[in-house]
Amino acid sequence: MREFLKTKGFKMTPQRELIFRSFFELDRHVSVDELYDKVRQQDNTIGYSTVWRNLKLICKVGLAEEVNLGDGVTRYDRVTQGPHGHLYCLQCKELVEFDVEPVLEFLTVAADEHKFAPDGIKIEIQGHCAKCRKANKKKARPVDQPAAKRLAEKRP
Amino acid sequence: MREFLKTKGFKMTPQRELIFRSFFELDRHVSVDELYDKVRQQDNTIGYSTVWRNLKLICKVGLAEEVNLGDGVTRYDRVTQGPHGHLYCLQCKELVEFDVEPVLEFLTVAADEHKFAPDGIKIEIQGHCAKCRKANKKKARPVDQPAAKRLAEKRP
DNA sequence: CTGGTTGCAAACCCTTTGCAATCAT
DNA sequence: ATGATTGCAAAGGGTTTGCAACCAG
Repeated sequence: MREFLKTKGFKMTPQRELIFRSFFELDRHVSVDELYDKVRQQDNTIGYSTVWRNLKLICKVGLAEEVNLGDGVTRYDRVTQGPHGHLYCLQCKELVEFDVEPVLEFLTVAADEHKFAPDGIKIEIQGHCAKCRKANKKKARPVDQPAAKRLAEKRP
Repeated sequence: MREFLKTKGFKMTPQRELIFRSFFELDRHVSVDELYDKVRQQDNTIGYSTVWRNLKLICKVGLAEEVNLGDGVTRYDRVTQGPHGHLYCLQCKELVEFDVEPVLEFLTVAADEHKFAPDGIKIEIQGHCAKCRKANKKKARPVDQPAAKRLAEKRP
């Protein structure tokens, strides 16, 4: 790792090592805050911006990428073997990956048809995970479905 | 339109009418700022938050939805007939839609396999549109490709 | 040494909200 | 009337940056 960074002109520091280590230990997608909290548990002198900058650095060297779910928080997603989509639970915010290999060609062709040179593809399915749905069933009577209701009504 | 809103308990005002009209005239995806600018040209007394709130309202009644490209700005996308993906040009920020019907079933099955109840699907292809690539070729020598270069180098 | 890195605080910037005045119905 | 809407100004909340002190190479 140290070598890898050196080839790109970056140095290794204790803080950086801790941040990198923490990030790669977690197999979840984390926000700056989350990683900051985790890192703080081991070294409560590290600054927020140090964590932020190192997360950016990890992205810059191609080991992670930003994920934006539209909830106002940027998360950092370790780059794994291949392309993948995200299943995002609107309730517990959990993010799980799934393989999208089978749709890649279709998307590539679609981009091509619009004379678009693709750099990256993002596929997200937002919804509710099994755990949350189970929890909901226990606690409440059948939930009303505002989204579906809205869609059913007529549009101008 | 006035009737449509009335059924939902909302009133029509001159400002609202102008904002709605401007939004639906534009067939692009706009940010609050962009719509604000456009609306201002016709009525320079309208406040920023009025535009913002009405954009939210348009979403609330199901006529548009928020799009988050990760550049820190929320855009508003008119809801059209069916599901569609977005081709997003990283350079000129243009957003064009494309049909994703053919991949819907695959994604539904994928969600199902993870016991996920999908509420919405987002598919984005980021890259460079034909126009920008053309412009780039004229202005510069073959552009270096940091992304490809990065990917080619070894990872730890 | 020398340039990258860190911590802190402050700047940024877009998104939201409180509130009194105003308007639609 | 009466509740929705508007405008302004200010608060929020996450993301970035300036800078002096501090290290790694």
